[in-house]
Amino acid sequence: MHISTKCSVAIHCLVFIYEYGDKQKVTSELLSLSAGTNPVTIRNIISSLKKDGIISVKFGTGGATLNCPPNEVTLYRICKAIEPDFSSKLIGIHSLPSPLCPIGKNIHSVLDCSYQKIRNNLCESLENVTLENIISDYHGLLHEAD
Amino acid sequence: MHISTKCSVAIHCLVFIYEYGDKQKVTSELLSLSAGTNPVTIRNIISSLKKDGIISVKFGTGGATLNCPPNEVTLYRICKAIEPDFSSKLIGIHSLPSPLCPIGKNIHSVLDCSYQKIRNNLCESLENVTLENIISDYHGLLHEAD
DNA sequence: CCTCCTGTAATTTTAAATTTTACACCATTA
DNA sequence: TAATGGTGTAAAATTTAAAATTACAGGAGG
Repeated sequence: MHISTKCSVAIHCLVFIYEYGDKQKVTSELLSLSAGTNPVTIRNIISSLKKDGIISVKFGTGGATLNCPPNEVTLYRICKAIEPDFSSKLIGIHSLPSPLCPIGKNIHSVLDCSYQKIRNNLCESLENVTLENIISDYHGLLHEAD
Repeated sequence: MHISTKCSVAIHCLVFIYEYGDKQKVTSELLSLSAGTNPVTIRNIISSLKKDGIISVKFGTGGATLNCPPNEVTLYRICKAIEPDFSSKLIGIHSLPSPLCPIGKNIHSVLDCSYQKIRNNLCESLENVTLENIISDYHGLLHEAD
């Protein structure tokens, strides 16, 4: 899919690490079982999150832990870490308009005018949701199930 | 891609129809040449726009024309016409989390809490851009090129 | 009635995303 | 110090989704 899969898997992993990271060794194998994807995909995602400093991974022995408080981890930060130009990919433009047509020649610039605003608004929305919010929603759901 | 291709092609077509619809017969062949895609794709897009009432197509003889003023055609309306549940597809969730894991079992609901806000904001952004805005950007660019 | 165009369906092709496989490298520990 | 269990990547294979092609029935107008 798009940003979707990878980003939602990343969030899945982060919630998992937050909940269990200090109780047990959270490996890519374990995360892959929970998220229903394969270990290599998880390792790639984990690797991106690590580069951004959101988590740490113990080398050799394995196991991931959160590296900063959940209220500092916004969805924007996660998306950006996973896919640096996610916003362009999310709302893209057809690639081969005819340069011989006045409209074809300009459609790219024209759309960029409007799309840029939409992308910015999207990024703002993503800035306004933190991992803390998501974890709190998760806890809410757990209690509701009682 | 995602919303991208089809939606930007649809906008391309609408601008084209607005500019040339009353001067010449705008066929799917012509639009496909301008947009750099193939006529059947265009016909499918045109068909969706027609169902929504944005344009009319003369049956038999061919040729598309705008059916309502450009300021009534928002990007939201276009996206919705082309792909009714575009916003869910745009920001989706991994499909197979493990139901045996507390997090896997709940991640879908948890993400929906936050994602719904983001989707709503996106739709609002799309509501705020009209075909009129885009056409006016286009005319701006044309004059700039002088 | 011939030509040009639309509307759709079905098939094929192409491209992108995921998974699988593979392996070097690192800590711990037995 | 060698075995175990984990990470980090790359490359190849598979799967899936998107787009193009092909095909054809049907309308309007010359």
